[in-house]
Amino acid sequence: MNAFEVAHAIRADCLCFRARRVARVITRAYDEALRPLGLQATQLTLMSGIAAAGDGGQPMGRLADILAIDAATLSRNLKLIEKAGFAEIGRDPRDKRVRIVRLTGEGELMLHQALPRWQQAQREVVRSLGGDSAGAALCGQFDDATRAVQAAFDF
Amino acid sequence: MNAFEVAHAIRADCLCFRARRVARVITRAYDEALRPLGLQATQLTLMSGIAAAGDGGQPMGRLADILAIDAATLSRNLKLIEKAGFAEIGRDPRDKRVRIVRLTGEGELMLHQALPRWQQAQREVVRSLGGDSAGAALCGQFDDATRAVQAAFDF
DNA sequence: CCAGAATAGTTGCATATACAAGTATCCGAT
DNA sequence: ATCGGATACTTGTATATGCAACTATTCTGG
Repeated sequence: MNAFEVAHAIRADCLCFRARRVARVITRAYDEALRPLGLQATQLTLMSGIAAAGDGGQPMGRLADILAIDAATLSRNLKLIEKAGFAEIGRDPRDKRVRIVRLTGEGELMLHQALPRWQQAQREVVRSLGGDSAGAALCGQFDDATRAVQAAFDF
Repeated sequence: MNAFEVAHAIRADCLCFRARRVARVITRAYDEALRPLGLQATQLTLMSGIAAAGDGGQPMGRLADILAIDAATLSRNLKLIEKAGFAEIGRDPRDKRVRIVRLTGEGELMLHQALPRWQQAQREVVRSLGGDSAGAALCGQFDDATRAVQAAFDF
């Protein structure tokens, strides 16, 4: 088996390559829609994750679990959101190790402003996939794959 | 609609969030298997893309198209592979703008050494997804989605 | 032929990502 | 009560990613 054949064996089936590639392409679509706001798709995801916790605020660890993201990465990404004025990072008085993240008023405003842009990107991507049912199906497949791989690898 | 509701509206359906998350999780599985070689999954993807061109070498632009990756990103990622001694970046004598990338002997050796590690990760991921047919299906869905979004957004 | 447009890469800058190692805090067994 | 391990996050370091602006080269219309 020469290098050419090895390369084709890998490229033909590699899920990692494809998962990353589709993430790049999809991300570009959302980033483009959000660009006028100076917000990246990743940051909107992060802010949604924070706001989804409601008034109690979101503990960092829980956010890391939901996003399946490394705590170190999250720590840094959060700092950017904080520096932009969209979130504040406090402490849990019950457990001083835990950081509780909340959106600021400015952050909530930005979230509202981002909604129609996000909807636009989402709509266009879903349409390109063939419509709502195809979009929902892909959504579910992403979720299923995430869960399956997480379970198998103890992530 | 308050921030909490906006956040849930976005999180409930966002394909960008899910595409990135599944890419993170899957990438970890492959990175872990490749770690003993000091190679990352992204780098193996890159090297496979180079070797897949055969003896003629791969023009950078074509590699960027295949990987759906920004030319600037590719330029830098390639330099790391080159610095590691796994590839050389030459010029196309027919068009001096074009860079032609080839694996070195060392690069081909590394590709061979990586194959069983990649197979192991691929096998475990596919198994976690429910077997070969589920793996192939997900592969196809990643490809279809990549093509669809690329076509819709002129990437 | 030649000037301007198009193409291929590179560089500057910024964010996203992760592992390893470090710090602070908490919890549990003795 | 305390000491040792577990937990939650941060910091150091390195790669991955992309946009904007730049350089070098090629192509194209006149």
